[in-house]
Amino acid sequence: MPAPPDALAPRSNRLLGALPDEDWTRLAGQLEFVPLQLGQVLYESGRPQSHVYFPTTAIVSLLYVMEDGASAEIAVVGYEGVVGVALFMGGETTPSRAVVQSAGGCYRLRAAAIQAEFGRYGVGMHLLLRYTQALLTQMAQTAVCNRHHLLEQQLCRWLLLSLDRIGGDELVMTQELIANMLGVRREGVTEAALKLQKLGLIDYARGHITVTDRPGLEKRSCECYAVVKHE
Amino acid sequence: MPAPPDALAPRSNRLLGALPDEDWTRLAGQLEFVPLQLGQVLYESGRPQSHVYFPTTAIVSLLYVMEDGASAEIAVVGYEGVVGVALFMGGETTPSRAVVQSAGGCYRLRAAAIQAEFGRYGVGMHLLLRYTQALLTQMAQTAVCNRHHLLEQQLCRWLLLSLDRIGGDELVMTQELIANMLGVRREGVTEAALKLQKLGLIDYARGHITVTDRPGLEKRSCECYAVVKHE
DNA sequence: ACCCTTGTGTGCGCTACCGAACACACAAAC
DNA sequence: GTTTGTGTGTTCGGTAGCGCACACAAGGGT
Repeated sequence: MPAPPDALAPRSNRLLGALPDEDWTRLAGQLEFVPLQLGQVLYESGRPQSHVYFPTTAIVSLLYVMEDGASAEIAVVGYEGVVGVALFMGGETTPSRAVVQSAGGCYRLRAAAIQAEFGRYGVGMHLLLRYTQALLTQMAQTAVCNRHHLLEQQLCRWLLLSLDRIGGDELVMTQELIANMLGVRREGVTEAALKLQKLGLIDYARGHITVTDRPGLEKRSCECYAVVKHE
Repeated sequence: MPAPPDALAPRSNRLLGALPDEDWTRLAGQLEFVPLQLGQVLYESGRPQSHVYFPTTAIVSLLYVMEDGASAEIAVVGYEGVVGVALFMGGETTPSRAVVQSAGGCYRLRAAAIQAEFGRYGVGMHLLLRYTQALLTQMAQTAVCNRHHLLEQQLCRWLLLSLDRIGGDELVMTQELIANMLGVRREGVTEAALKLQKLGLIDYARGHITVTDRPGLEKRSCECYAVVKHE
Protein backbone atom coordinates (compact mmCIF):
# COMPACT_ATOMS: atom_id res chain seq x y z
CA MET A 1 0.00 0.00 0.00
CA PRO A 2 1.35 3.42 -0.95
CA ALA A 3 1.32 6.33 1.46
CA PRO A 4 -2.11 7.78 2.28
CA PRO A 5 -2.94 10.85 0.25
CA ASP A 6 -2.11 14.27 1.59
CA ALA A 7 -4.35 17.08 0.38
CA LEU A 8 -1.56 19.54 -0.30
CA ALA A 9 0.95 17.13 -1.80
CA PRO A 10 0.22 17.05 -5.52
CA ARG A 11 2.11 13.82 -5.95
CA SER A 12 -0.30 12.10 -3.61
CA ASN A 13 -2.23 11.81 -6.79
CA ARG A 14 -1.03 8.55 -8.27
CA LEU A 15 -0.81 9.84 -11.81
CA LEU A 16 1.25 12.86 -10.87
CA GLY A 17 3.23 10.70 -8.49
CA ALA A 18 4.13 8.23 -11.21
CA LEU A 19 5.70 10.86 -13.44
CA PRO A 20 9.49 10.75 -13.82
CA ASP A 21 11.20 13.68 -12.13
CA GLU A 22 11.98 15.30 -15.44
CA ASP A 23 8.35 15.47 -16.53
CA TRP A 24 7.22 16.34 -13.05
CA THR A 25 9.40 19.42 -12.74
CA ARG A 26 8.07 20.67 -16.03
CA LEU A 27 4.48 20.39 -14.86
CA ALA A 28 4.83 21.32 -11.19
CA GLY A 29 4.77 25.06 -11.74
CA GLN A 30 1.56 24.95 -13.72
CA LEU A 31 -0.46 23.04 -11.17
CA GLU A 32 -2.96 25.01 -9.19
CA PHE A 33 -4.30 23.83 -5.87
CA VAL A 34 -8.07 23.99 -5.50
CA PRO A 35 -9.94 22.87 -2.42
CA LEU A 36 -13.10 21.12 -3.53
CA GLN A 37 -16.31 21.36 -1.57
CA LEU A 38 -19.03 18.80 -1.28
CA GLY A 39 -21.48 19.13 -4.12
CA GLN A 40 -19.30 21.41 -6.20
CA VAL A 41 -19.70 20.86 -9.94
CA LEU A 42 -16.47 20.70 -11.92
CA TYR A 43 -18.04 20.12 -15.29
CA GLU A 44 -21.54 20.48 -16.51
CA SER A 45 -22.57 17.93 -19.10
CA GLY A 46 -22.07 19.15 -22.63
CA ARG A 47 -20.11 22.24 -21.61
CA PRO A 48 -16.53 22.90 -22.66
CA GLN A 49 -13.96 22.01 -20.05
CA SER A 50 -11.23 24.39 -19.07
CA HIS A 51 -9.12 22.20 -16.77
CA VAL A 52 -8.32 18.66 -15.83
CA TYR A 53 -8.43 17.85 -12.13
CA PHE A 54 -6.07 15.60 -10.20
CA PRO A 55 -7.70 14.84 -6.83
CA THR A 56 -5.54 14.21 -3.80
CA THR A 57 -7.99 13.81 -0.94
CA ALA A 58 -11.15 14.79 -2.79
CA ILE A 59 -13.45 12.33 -4.51
CA VAL A 60 -15.30 13.21 -7.68
CA SER A 61 -18.27 11.41 -9.18
CA LEU A 62 -19.00 11.32 -12.86
CA LEU A 63 -22.76 11.53 -13.18
CA TYR A 64 -24.78 11.08 -16.26
CA VAL A 65 -27.85 13.26 -16.07
CA MET A 66 -30.79 12.64 -18.32
CA GLU A 67 -33.31 15.00 -19.79
CA ASP A 68 -35.91 14.24 -17.15
CA GLY A 69 -33.42 14.91 -14.39
CA ALA A 70 -32.82 11.29 -13.45
CA SER A 71 -29.18 10.49 -13.05
CA ALA A 72 -26.70 7.74 -12.43
CA GLU A 73 -23.09 7.58 -11.47
CA ILE A 74 -20.92 6.12 -14.16
CA ALA A 75 -17.55 6.35 -12.46
CA VAL A 76 -15.76 7.61 -9.37
CA VAL A 77 -12.40 9.35 -9.46
CA GLY A 78 -10.10 9.84 -6.49
CA TYR A 79 -6.40 10.22 -5.95
CA GLU A 80 -5.76 7.38 -8.39
CA GLY A 81 -6.98 9.27 -11.41
CA VAL A 82 -7.92 12.40 -13.22
CA VAL A 83 -11.18 14.13 -14.08
CA GLY A 84 -11.60 15.35 -17.62
CA VAL A 85 -10.11 12.71 -19.88
CA ALA A 86 -12.07 14.10 -22.81
CA LEU A 87 -9.68 17.04 -22.93
CA PHE A 88 -6.75 14.96 -24.07
CA MET A 89 -8.76 12.24 -25.80
CA GLY A 90 -9.91 14.76 -28.33
CA GLY A 91 -13.58 15.17 -27.56
CA GLU A 92 -14.82 18.69 -27.05
CA THR A 93 -17.36 17.74 -24.44
CA THR A 94 -18.48 14.85 -22.27
CA PRO A 95 -22.10 13.98 -21.70
CA SER A 96 -21.49 13.66 -17.99
CA ARG A 97 -21.40 15.99 -15.05
CA ALA A 98 -18.52 15.89 -12.58
CA VAL A 99 -19.65 16.43 -8.98
CA VAL A 100 -17.56 16.49 -5.84
CA GLN A 101 -18.67 13.60 -3.73
CA SER A 102 -16.30 14.16 -0.87
CA ALA A 103 -14.63 17.45 -0.05
CA GLY A 104 -10.86 17.54 -0.20
CA GLY A 105 -7.79 18.67 -2.02
CA CYS A 106 -7.20 18.68 -5.73
CA TYR A 107 -4.76 20.11 -8.25
CA ARG A 108 -5.81 21.33 -11.61
CA LEU A 109 -4.12 22.03 -14.88
CA ARG A 110 -5.30 24.22 -17.72
CA ALA A 111 -6.52 22.53 -20.87
CA ALA A 112 -3.64 23.87 -22.92
CA ALA A 113 -1.11 22.58 -20.41
CA ILE A 114 -2.44 19.04 -20.26
CA GLN A 115 -2.72 18.96 -24.03
CA ALA A 116 0.86 20.12 -24.35
CA GLU A 117 2.02 17.47 -21.93
CA PHE A 118 0.01 14.85 -23.76
CA GLY A 119 1.50 16.04 -27.03
CA ARG A 120 5.00 15.22 -25.84
CA TYR A 121 4.07 11.59 -26.34
CA GLY A 122 6.02 10.64 -23.26
CA VAL A 123 5.44 8.87 -20.00
CA GLY A 124 2.68 11.32 -19.09
CA MET A 125 0.67 10.43 -22.13
CA HIS A 126 0.97 6.75 -21.47
CA LEU A 127 -0.07 7.18 -17.86
CA LEU A 128 -3.13 9.10 -18.94
CA LEU A 129 -4.02 6.49 -21.52
CA ARG A 130 -3.66 3.64 -19.07
CA TYR A 131 -5.87 5.47 -16.65
CA THR A 132 -8.46 6.03 -19.35
CA GLN A 133 -8.43 2.33 -20.00
CA ALA A 134 -9.04 1.72 -16.30
CA LEU A 135 -11.91 4.17 -16.48
CA LEU A 136 -13.42 2.17 -19.32
CA THR A 137 -13.27 -0.90 -17.14
CA GLN A 138 -14.88 0.86 -14.24
CA MET A 139 -17.70 2.09 -16.41
CA ALA A 140 -18.33 -1.34 -17.84
CA GLN A 141 -18.54 -2.67 -14.33
CA THR A 142 -20.98 0.02 -13.36
CA ALA A 143 -23.20 -0.71 -16.33
CA VAL A 144 -23.48 -4.39 -15.57
CA CYS A 145 -23.83 -3.78 -11.84
CA ASN A 146 -26.77 -1.47 -12.52
CA ARG A 147 -28.35 -4.21 -14.48
CA HIS A 148 -27.93 -7.25 -12.30
CA HIS A 149 -27.15 -6.48 -8.70
CA LEU A 150 -29.32 -5.67 -5.75
CA LEU A 151 -29.43 -2.21 -4.32
CA GLU A 152 -27.86 -3.45 -1.10
CA GLN A 153 -24.90 -4.95 -2.91
CA GLN A 154 -24.42 -1.81 -4.91
CA LEU A 155 -24.47 0.21 -1.74
CA CYS A 156 -21.74 -1.99 -0.28
CA ARG A 157 -19.67 -1.62 -3.39
CA TRP A 158 -20.17 2.11 -3.40
CA LEU A 159 -19.17 2.53 0.21
CA LEU A 160 -16.06 0.47 -0.33
CA LEU A 161 -15.06 2.38 -3.44
CA SER A 162 -15.43 5.64 -1.55
CA LEU A 163 -13.57 4.32 1.44
CA ASP A 164 -10.65 3.26 -0.72
CA ARG A 165 -10.20 6.82 -1.84
CA ILE A 166 -10.21 8.26 1.66
CA GLY A 167 -7.84 7.72 4.52
CA GLY A 168 -10.13 6.63 7.31
CA ASP A 169 -13.43 4.89 7.74
CA GLU A 170 -15.92 7.72 7.89
CA LEU A 171 -17.77 9.24 5.00
CA VAL A 172 -19.61 12.54 5.12
CA MET A 173 -22.55 11.69 2.97
CA THR A 174 -26.32 11.68 3.28
CA GLN A 175 -28.47 8.84 2.08
CA GLU A 176 -30.18 11.26 -0.23
CA LEU A 177 -26.90 11.94 -2.01
CA ILE A 178 -25.99 8.30 -2.22
CA ALA A 179 -29.36 7.60 -3.79
CA ASN A 180 -28.62 10.27 -6.34
CA MET A 181 -25.30 8.72 -7.20
CA LEU A 182 -26.66 5.23 -7.49
CA GLY A 183 -29.67 6.44 -9.42
CA VAL A 184 -32.20 4.97 -6.99
CA ARG A 185 -34.77 6.20 -4.48
CA ARG A 186 -33.62 7.57 -1.17
CA GLU A 187 -35.96 5.19 0.68
CA GLY A 188 -34.24 2.29 -0.95
CA VAL A 189 -30.91 3.45 0.41
CA THR A 190 -32.42 3.93 3.87
CA GLU A 191 -33.71 0.40 3.83
CA ALA A 192 -30.40 -1.08 2.70
CA ALA A 193 -28.42 1.05 5.15
CA LEU A 194 -30.65 -0.03 8.01
CA LYS A 195 -30.01 -3.62 7.13
CA LEU A 196 -26.26 -3.11 7.03
CA GLN A 197 -26.41 -1.32 10.35
CA LYS A 198 -28.40 -4.11 11.96
CA LEU A 199 -25.77 -6.50 10.70
CA GLY A 200 -23.16 -4.38 12.45
CA LEU A 201 -21.28 -3.53 9.28
CA ILE A 202 -21.80 0.19 9.34
CA ASP A 203 -22.91 2.90 11.71
CA TYR A 204 -24.35 6.21 10.72
CA ALA A 205 -26.16 9.30 11.83
CA ARG A 206 -27.25 12.39 9.98
CA GLY A 207 -24.83 12.47 7.14
CA HIS A 208 -21.94 10.64 8.72
CA ILE A 209 -21.36 7.03 7.82
CA THR A 210 -18.74 4.96 9.62
CA VAL A 211 -17.73 1.57 8.37
CA THR A 212 -17.19 -0.72 11.34
CA ASP A 213 -16.67 -4.04 9.60
CA ARG A 214 -14.92 -3.64 6.33
CA PRO A 215 -14.35 -7.34 5.57
CA GLY A 216 -18.00 -8.01 6.29
CA LEU A 217 -18.97 -5.26 3.87
CA GLU A 218 -16.74 -6.73 1.21
CA LYS A 219 -18.44 -10.06 1.65
CA ARG A 220 -21.89 -8.61 1.14
CA SER A 221 -20.76 -6.57 -1.83
CA CYS A 222 -21.03 -7.88 -5.35
CA GLU A 223 -18.09 -9.25 -7.27
CA CYS A 224 -17.81 -5.90 -9.01
CA TYR A 225 -15.86 -4.43 -6.15
CA ALA A 226 -13.27 -7.19 -6.09
CA VAL A 227 -12.72 -6.81 -9.82
CA VAL A 228 -12.26 -3.05 -9.73
CA LYS A 229 -10.00 -3.27 -6.72
CA HIS A 230 -7.78 -5.79 -8.43
CA GLU A 231 -7.05 -3.29 -11.17
CA MET B 1 -24.44 10.24 -45.21
CA PRO B 2 -21.31 8.43 -46.37
CA ALA B 3 -21.38 5.47 -48.73
CA PRO B 4 -22.82 2.26 -47.30
CA PRO B 5 -20.17 -0.15 -46.10
CA ASP B 6 -18.82 -2.78 -48.44
CA ALA B 7 -17.57 -5.94 -46.75
CA LEU B 8 -14.40 -6.25 -48.81
CA ALA B 9 -13.46 -2.58 -48.89
CA PRO B 10 -11.34 -1.97 -45.82
CA ARG B 11 -11.89 1.74 -46.00
CA SER B 12 -15.60 1.23 -45.56
CA ASN B 13 -14.53 1.24 -41.98
CA ARG B 14 -14.70 4.87 -40.98
CA LEU B 15 -11.48 4.83 -39.03
CA LEU B 16 -9.48 3.29 -41.83
CA GLY B 17 -11.31 5.50 -44.27
CA ALA B 18 -10.34 8.66 -42.42
CA LEU B 19 -6.63 7.96 -42.61
CA PRO B 20 -4.59 10.19 -44.91
CA ASP B 21 -3.31 8.34 -47.97
CA GLU B 22 0.22 8.30 -46.64
CA ASP B 23 -0.72 6.46 -43.45
CA TRP B 24 -3.16 4.29 -45.26
CA THR B 25 -0.64 2.92 -47.75
CA ARG B 26 1.63 2.00 -44.87
CA LEU B 27 -1.07 -0.01 -43.16
CA ALA B 28 -2.88 -1.47 -46.13
CA GLY B 29 -0.51 -4.36 -46.64
CA GLN B 30 -0.79 -5.52 -43.08
CA LEU B 31 -4.55 -5.72 -42.97
CA GLU B 32 -6.05 -9.16 -43.10
CA PHE B 33 -9.62 -9.76 -44.18
CA VAL B 34 -11.61 -12.03 -41.88
CA PRO B 35 -15.24 -12.92 -42.45
CA LEU B 36 -16.98 -12.95 -39.09
CA GLN B 37 -19.75 -15.37 -38.29
CA LEU B 38 -22.68 -14.86 -35.99
CA GLY B 39 -21.74 -15.75 -32.46
CA GLN B 40 -18.01 -15.86 -33.09
CA VAL B 41 -15.96 -14.72 -30.12
CA LEU B 42 -13.13 -12.34 -30.93
CA TYR B 43 -11.90 -11.87 -27.38
CA GLU B 44 -12.58 -13.76 -24.25
CA SER B 45 -12.68 -11.63 -21.15
CA GLY B 46 -9.36 -11.45 -19.38
CA ARG B 47 -7.42 -13.13 -22.18
CA PRO B 48 -4.61 -11.45 -24.07
CA GLN B 49 -5.63 -9.97 -27.39
CA SER B 50 -3.69 -10.65 -30.54
CA HIS B 51 -5.40 -8.33 -33.00
CA VAL B 52 -7.58 -5.30 -33.31
CA TYR B 53 -10.62 -5.64 -35.58
CA PHE B 54 -12.01 -3.05 -37.95
CA PRO B 55 -15.51 -4.14 -38.97
CA THR B 56 -16.86 -3.23 -42.38
CA THR B 57 -20.23 -4.96 -42.55
CA ALA B 58 -19.97 -6.99 -39.36
CA ILE B 59 -21.26 -5.83 -35.99
CA VAL B 60 -19.51 -6.75 -32.78
CA SER B 61 -20.93 -6.55 -29.27
CA LEU B 62 -18.82 -5.95 -26.21
CA LEU B 63 -20.33 -8.08 -23.50
CA TYR B 64 -19.43 -8.04 -19.88
CA VAL B 65 -19.89 -11.52 -18.46
CA MET B 66 -20.12 -12.04 -14.74
CA GLU B 67 -19.06 -14.96 -12.61
CA ASP B 68 -22.55 -16.40 -12.45
CA GLY B 69 -22.86 -16.27 -16.22
CA ALA B 70 -25.18 -13.28 -16.36
CA SER B 71 -24.10 -10.77 -18.94
CA ALA B 72 -24.80 -7.37 -20.35
CA GLU B 73 -23.79 -5.51 -23.44
CA ILE B 74 -21.68 -2.49 -22.72
CA ALA B 75 -21.09 -1.28 -26.24
CA VAL B 76 -21.63 -2.08 -29.91
CA VAL B 77 -19.01 -1.64 -32.59
CA GLY B 78 -19.64 -1.52 -36.30
CA TYR B 79 -17.99 0.05 -39.32
CA GLU B 80 -17.56 3.27 -37.38
CA GLY B 81 -15.07 1.84 -34.93
CA VAL B 82 -12.57 -0.72 -33.84
CA VAL B 83 -12.65 -3.66 -31.45
CA GLY B 84 -9.77 -3.98 -29.02
CA VAL B 85 -8.93 -0.49 -27.85
CA ALA B 86 -7.12 -1.95 -24.84
CA LEU B 87 -4.27 -2.96 -27.13
CA PHE B 88 -3.20 0.58 -27.83
CA MET B 89 -4.46 2.10 -24.60
CA GLY B 90 -1.93 0.08 -22.71
CA GLY B 91 -4.06 -2.41 -20.84
CA GLU B 92 -3.07 -6.04 -21.22
CA THR B 93 -6.61 -7.31 -21.03
CA THR B 94 -10.21 -6.17 -21.00
CA PRO B 95 -12.83 -7.56 -18.70
CA SER B 96 -15.24 -7.89 -21.58
CA ARG B 97 -15.94 -10.45 -24.24
CA ALA B 98 -16.29 -9.44 -27.88
CA VAL B 99 -19.00 -11.37 -29.71
CA VAL B 100 -20.10 -11.06 -33.32
CA GLN B 101 -23.65 -9.87 -33.28
CA SER B 102 -24.14 -9.75 -36.98
CA ALA B 103 -22.11 -11.69 -39.52
CA GLY B 104 -20.12 -9.69 -42.01
CA GLY B 105 -16.74 -8.49 -43.16
CA CYS B 106 -13.93 -7.25 -41.01
CA TYR B 107 -10.26 -6.42 -41.31
CA ARG B 108 -7.81 -7.15 -38.58
CA LEU B 109 -4.35 -5.96 -37.68
CA ARG B 110 -1.80 -7.65 -35.47
CA ALA B 111 -1.16 -6.18 -32.05
CA ALA B 112 2.37 -5.17 -32.95
CA ALA B 113 1.18 -3.41 -36.09
CA ILE B 114 -1.48 -1.31 -34.37
CA GLN B 115 0.91 -0.44 -31.60
CA ALA B 116 3.51 0.64 -34.12
CA GLU B 117 0.98 2.79 -35.92
CA PHE B 118 -0.18 4.26 -32.64
CA GLY B 119 3.43 4.91 -31.69
CA ARG B 120 3.88 7.16 -34.70
CA TYR B 121 1.78 9.71 -32.83
CA GLY B 122 0.12 10.76 -36.04
CA VAL B 123 -3.36 11.05 -37.43
CA GLY B 124 -3.98 7.37 -36.80
CA MET B 125 -3.39 7.75 -33.12
CA HIS B 126 -5.69 10.70 -32.84
CA LEU B 127 -8.43 8.89 -34.72
CA LEU B 128 -8.15 5.96 -32.35
CA LEU B 129 -8.25 8.21 -29.33
CA ARG B 130 -11.28 10.07 -30.54
CA TYR B 131 -13.02 6.80 -31.15
CA THR B 132 -12.14 5.63 -27.66
CA GLN B 133 -13.70 8.78 -26.30
CA ALA B 134 -16.84 8.01 -28.27
CA LEU B 135 -16.79 4.53 -26.79
CA LEU B 136 -16.68 6.03 -23.32
CA THR B 137 -19.76 8.04 -24.13
CA GLN B 138 -21.56 5.02 -25.47
CA MET B 139 -20.78 3.05 -22.35
CA ALA B 140 -21.98 5.82 -20.09
CA GLN B 141 -25.21 5.89 -22.01
CA THR B 142 -25.61 2.15 -21.68
CA ALA B 143 -25.06 2.29 -17.94
CA VAL B 144 -27.71 4.90 -17.36
CA CYS B 145 -30.10 3.27 -19.83
CA ASN B 146 -29.82 0.01 -17.92
CA ARG B 147 -30.74 1.84 -14.81
CA HIS B 148 -33.67 3.94 -15.84
CA HIS B 149 -35.33 2.86 -19.03
CA LEU B 150 -37.98 0.29 -19.78
CA LEU B 151 -37.10 -2.88 -21.56
CA GLU B 152 -39.23 -1.86 -24.51
CA GLN B 153 -37.35 1.40 -24.93
CA GLN B 154 -34.05 -0.35 -24.67
CA LEU B 155 -35.14 -2.80 -27.31
CA CYS B 156 -36.01 0.07 -29.66
CA ARG B 157 -32.66 1.68 -29.03
CA TRP B 158 -30.85 -1.58 -29.59
CA LEU B 159 -32.62 -2.27 -32.86
CA LEU B 160 -31.86 1.20 -34.10
CA LEU B 161 -28.20 0.99 -33.14
CA SER B 162 -27.90 -2.30 -34.98
CA LEU B 163 -29.77 -0.98 -37.98
CA ASP B 164 -27.44 1.99 -38.23
CA ARG B 165 -24.52 -0.33 -38.66
CA ILE B 166 -26.12 -2.38 -41.41
CA GLY B 167 -27.22 -1.40 -44.86
CA GLY B 168 -30.85 -2.47 -44.94
CA ASP B 169 -33.69 -2.95 -42.56
CA GLU B 170 -33.47 -6.60 -41.65
CA LEU B 171 -31.56 -8.10 -38.76
CA VAL B 172 -30.73 -11.78 -38.42
CA MET B 173 -31.16 -12.12 -34.71
CA THR B 174 -33.22 -14.23 -32.35
CA GLN B 175 -35.00 -12.83 -29.34
CA GLU B 176 -32.92 -15.11 -27.20
CA LEU B 177 -29.72 -13.43 -28.42
CA ILE B 178 -31.14 -9.97 -27.97
CA ALA B 179 -32.09 -10.84 -24.41
CA ASN B 180 -28.51 -11.93 -23.84
CA MET B 181 -27.17 -8.67 -25.13
CA LEU B 182 -29.53 -6.55 -23.13
CA GLY B 183 -29.02 -8.68 -20.08
CA VAL B 184 -32.72 -9.46 -19.63
CA ARG B 185 -35.01 -12.47 -19.89
CA ARG B 186 -35.96 -13.79 -23.27
CA GLU B 187 -39.66 -13.62 -22.35
CA GLY B 188 -39.29 -9.95 -21.69
CA VAL B 189 -37.98 -9.42 -25.19
CA THR B 190 -40.81 -11.49 -26.63
CA GLU B 191 -43.33 -9.35 -24.86
CA ALA B 192 -41.75 -6.10 -25.98
CA ALA B 193 -41.30 -7.35 -29.53
CA LEU B 194 -44.92 -8.41 -29.69
CA LYS B 195 -45.98 -4.96 -28.65
CA LEU B 196 -43.80 -3.32 -31.29
CA GLN B 197 -45.17 -5.67 -33.89
CA LYS B 198 -48.76 -4.91 -32.94
CA LEU B 199 -47.91 -1.25 -33.30
CA GLY B 200 -46.69 -1.99 -36.81
CA LEU B 201 -43.14 -0.85 -36.15
CA ILE B 202 -41.40 -4.14 -36.75
CA ASP B 203 -42.08 -7.51 -38.28
CA TYR B 204 -40.30 -10.67 -37.42
CA ALA B 205 -40.27 -14.43 -37.69
CA ARG B 206 -37.86 -17.00 -36.41
CA GLY B 207 -34.69 -15.05 -36.17
CA HIS B 208 -35.38 -12.42 -38.80
CA ILE B 209 -36.43 -8.99 -37.71
CA THR B 210 -37.53 -6.36 -40.20
CA VAL B 211 -38.02 -2.78 -39.21
CA THR B 212 -41.04 -1.41 -41.03
CA ASP B 213 -41.42 1.96 -39.37
CA ARG B 214 -38.10 3.44 -38.42
CA PRO B 215 -39.33 6.89 -37.39
CA GLY B 216 -41.96 5.26 -35.21
CA LEU B 217 -39.28 3.16 -33.59
CA GLU B 218 -37.17 6.22 -32.91
CA LYS B 219 -40.12 7.84 -31.23
CA ARG B 220 -40.66 4.94 -28.87
CA SER B 221 -36.97 4.67 -28.12
CA CYS B 222 -35.40 6.47 -25.19
CA GLU B 223 -33.39 9.63 -25.54
CA CYS B 224 -30.24 7.52 -25.40
CA TYR B 225 -30.46 6.70 -29.05
CA ALA B 226 -30.71 10.27 -30.16
CA VAL B 227 -27.69 11.20 -28.07
CA VAL B 228 -25.49 8.42 -29.38
CA LYS B 229 -26.56 9.06 -32.92
CA HIS B 230 -25.68 12.70 -32.67
CA GLU B 231 -22.10 11.78 -31.88
C1' DA C 1 -43.26 -38.70 -44.16
C1' DC C 2 -41.09 -38.43 -39.71
C1' DC C 3 -38.45 -36.67 -35.74
C1' DC C 4 -36.16 -33.03 -33.24
C1' DT C 5 -34.10 -28.91 -32.73
C1' DT C 6 -34.86 -24.15 -32.48
C1' DG C 7 -37.54 -20.02 -31.96
C1' DT C 8 -41.69 -17.92 -30.10
C1' DG C 9 -46.05 -17.22 -27.19
C1' DT C 10 -48.31 -17.61 -22.50
C1' DG C 11 -49.39 -18.09 -17.67
C1' DC C 12 -48.31 -17.61 -12.68
C1' DG C 13 -46.40 -16.43 -8.44
C1' DC C 14 -42.74 -13.64 -6.61
C1' DT C 15 -39.47 -9.86 -5.49
C1' DA C 16 -37.18 -5.52 -5.88
C1' DC C 17 -38.00 -1.27 -6.60
C1' DC C 18 -40.90 2.82 -7.48
C1' DG C 19 -43.97 6.93 -6.22
C1' DA C 20 -45.96 9.39 -2.91
C1' DA C 21 -47.16 10.70 1.56
C1' DC C 22 -46.15 11.29 6.22
C1' DA C 23 -44.03 10.86 11.04
C1' DC C 24 -40.23 11.78 13.68
C1' DA C 25 -35.75 13.29 15.49
C1' DC C 26 -31.86 16.02 15.73
C1' DA C 27 -29.43 20.48 14.96
C1' DA C 28 -28.70 24.94 14.15
C1' DA C 29 -30.93 29.57 14.03
C1' DC C 30 -33.87 32.89 15.93
C1' DG D 1 -37.13 27.95 24.39
C1' DT D 2 -39.26 27.68 20.08
C1' DT D 3 -38.90 27.46 15.18
C1' DT D 4 -37.27 25.77 10.93
C1' DG D 5 -34.80 22.83 8.08
C1' DT D 6 -32.60 18.70 7.14
C1' DG D 7 -31.79 13.79 7.56
C1' DT D 8 -33.94 9.41 8.48
C1' DG D 9 -37.67 5.78 9.33
C1' DT D 10 -42.22 3.76 7.83
C1' DT D 11 -46.21 2.64 5.26
C1' DC D 12 -48.94 1.33 1.17
C1' DG D 13 -50.37 0.40 -3.41
C1' DG D 14 -48.53 -0.32 -7.94
C1' DT D 15 -45.52 -2.37 -11.55
C1' DA D 16 -41.52 -4.07 -14.23
C1' DG D 17 -39.05 -7.74 -14.61
C1' DC D 18 -37.64 -12.47 -12.85
C1' DG D 19 -37.77 -17.72 -12.69
C1' DC D 20 -40.04 -21.43 -14.09
C1' DA D 21 -42.95 -24.38 -16.69
C1' DC D 22 -45.09 -25.51 -20.69
C1' DA D 23 -47.50 -25.25 -25.20
C1' DC D 24 -46.88 -24.61 -29.88
C1' DA D 25 -45.14 -24.00 -34.43
C1' DA D 26 -41.75 -23.66 -38.16
C1' DG D 27 -38.08 -25.53 -40.40
C1' DG D 28 -34.02 -29.02 -41.38
C1' DG D 29 -32.15 -33.38 -41.58
C1' DT D 30 -32.53 -38.31 -42.31
